[in-house]
Amino acid sequence: MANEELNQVELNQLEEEYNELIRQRIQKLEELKEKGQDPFEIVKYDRTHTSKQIKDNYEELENKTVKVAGRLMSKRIHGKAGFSDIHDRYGKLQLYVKIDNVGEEKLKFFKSLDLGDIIGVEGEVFKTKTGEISVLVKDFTLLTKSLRPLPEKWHGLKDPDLRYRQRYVDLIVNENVRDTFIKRTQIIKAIRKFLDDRDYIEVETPILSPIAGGAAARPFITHHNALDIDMFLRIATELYLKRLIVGGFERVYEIGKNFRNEGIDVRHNPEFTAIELYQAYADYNDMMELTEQLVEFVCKEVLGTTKVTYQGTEIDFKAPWDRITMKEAVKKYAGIDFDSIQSDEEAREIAKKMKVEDELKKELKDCNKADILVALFETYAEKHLIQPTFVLDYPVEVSPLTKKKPNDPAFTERFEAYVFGREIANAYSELNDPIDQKERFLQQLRERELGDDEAYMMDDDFINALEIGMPPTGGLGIGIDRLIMFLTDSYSIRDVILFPTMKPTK
RNA sequence: GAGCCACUAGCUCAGUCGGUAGAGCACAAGACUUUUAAUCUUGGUGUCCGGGGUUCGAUUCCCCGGUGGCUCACCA
Repeated sequence: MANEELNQVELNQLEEEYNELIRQRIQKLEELKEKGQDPFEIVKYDRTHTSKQIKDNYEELENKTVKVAGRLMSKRIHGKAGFSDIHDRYGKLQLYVKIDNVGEEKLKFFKSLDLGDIIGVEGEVFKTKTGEISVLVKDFTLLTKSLRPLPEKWHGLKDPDLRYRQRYVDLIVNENVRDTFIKRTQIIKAIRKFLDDRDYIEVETPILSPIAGGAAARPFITHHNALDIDMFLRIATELYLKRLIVGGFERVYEIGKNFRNEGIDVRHNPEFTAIELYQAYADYNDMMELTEQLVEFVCKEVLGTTKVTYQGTEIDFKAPWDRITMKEAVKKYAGIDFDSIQSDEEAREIAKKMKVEDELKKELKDCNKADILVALFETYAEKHLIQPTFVLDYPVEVSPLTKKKPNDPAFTERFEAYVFGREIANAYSELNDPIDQKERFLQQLRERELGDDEAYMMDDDFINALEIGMPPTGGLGIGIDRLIMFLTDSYSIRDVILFPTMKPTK
């Protein structure tokens, strides 16, 4: 086949695969290659300053020559001159190109650049007559040819599907998205600082594990070929971290992903980031203080204030937070006093009267006082807990890793922290009695046999660790994504996860 | 997993009571040496999400499917 015919075939393929805008850009790239100016052959560019450095040090840099680099985001061409904006990681920087400085050929090249191209620029720092700090271009280099057009400059990229699937585009054109993810990094950094300053050590425990323990959730199952065993992605870090308390580390934490094979919505992503920490010789009261101080510190460090507005509601994270027991909350918001309820039968009558049957996970007849207390709490109380509030003392049945209250063994030393009606933290005085723990696991196994596929799995080695001996210990878990949602006023968890889980497109 | 809604140019969106479609931005050509959503003139954007049905004719109506959003369920 002749070359001309080959080229025609290639052109036809381009026609099919790409629209006109992309073909034009590919054409421009081809012309550059023919002239020996293939931008993709360039391996580096030594810039001297970022946009921020130039703006922060204008007095010093005025009329000095600098080299900057970034993505071309707008062009305003006026014949023999033109203005243009490039963006680097710190923001926008205006360029001024004049034929007097670059010559006719280079000006023509500049005009042919497309929005989205990445360029390196050498020029002098100056202020325009409107006062904008800019760079007067003396020379520039095309470092990367962008082959696809960017979204519209005024409205940005709005389509949620595209924003999540092509986060790189979202980040280029939506400044608030960049800000959110920079804050995310700062929040996690502040958490580490707070804990490191208090002598906690950060550790890494297995994500891939033969037992998915430490929480009630459906796990992802995978397979290890060489060992020929099924393995689970972790649903929590709890049981490994407590082993390290047994090992004598005394204060440990881990920030990492957990994986739960459950639904996706504005508050749930199958993989999400949590922190868990454990402190020997402490109880859940210590964990409460630690939680409110940690969050207060993070707010001040990242936002400079403890007050945030979330979806139009002001929330103040300043410590101390409100404390209320689950029973008190149900009494306050549902009007039911559980201290006066003697039997499961009586509780079931209440459940019917209060219309919480649909909230129950089992048939009403199989429910006990604890199940109904929790259902009433979730139905009537949760939504009122707008300002940060610790809900204390959960029933033992729903807390299989928690110490019972010494004076009230039907309840446990456990709290969850609520903000805006949502749980953001969960903490216990950790159960360290190996015999009790084994019984609780066995109870969970019975629940599993009754069809609860979220019941806890038996972990014999964890029992072994407790038999070696774990000191009295306080433990705390915080949903990092949710905390970030509050501190960045994000409605959906997908807005604080760079690449949220999406169904693949065919 | 269920219900409701959306899907039209690269992007943001109009529109067609059923007769194959428009605007702005972006793009192309021209004018313009301090603009900043630059401006002015001119021009072309397209599997109207996919498949089937009804119809002389479907982007539009109906059914099935895809992806997403919201609400609910599960859950943190």
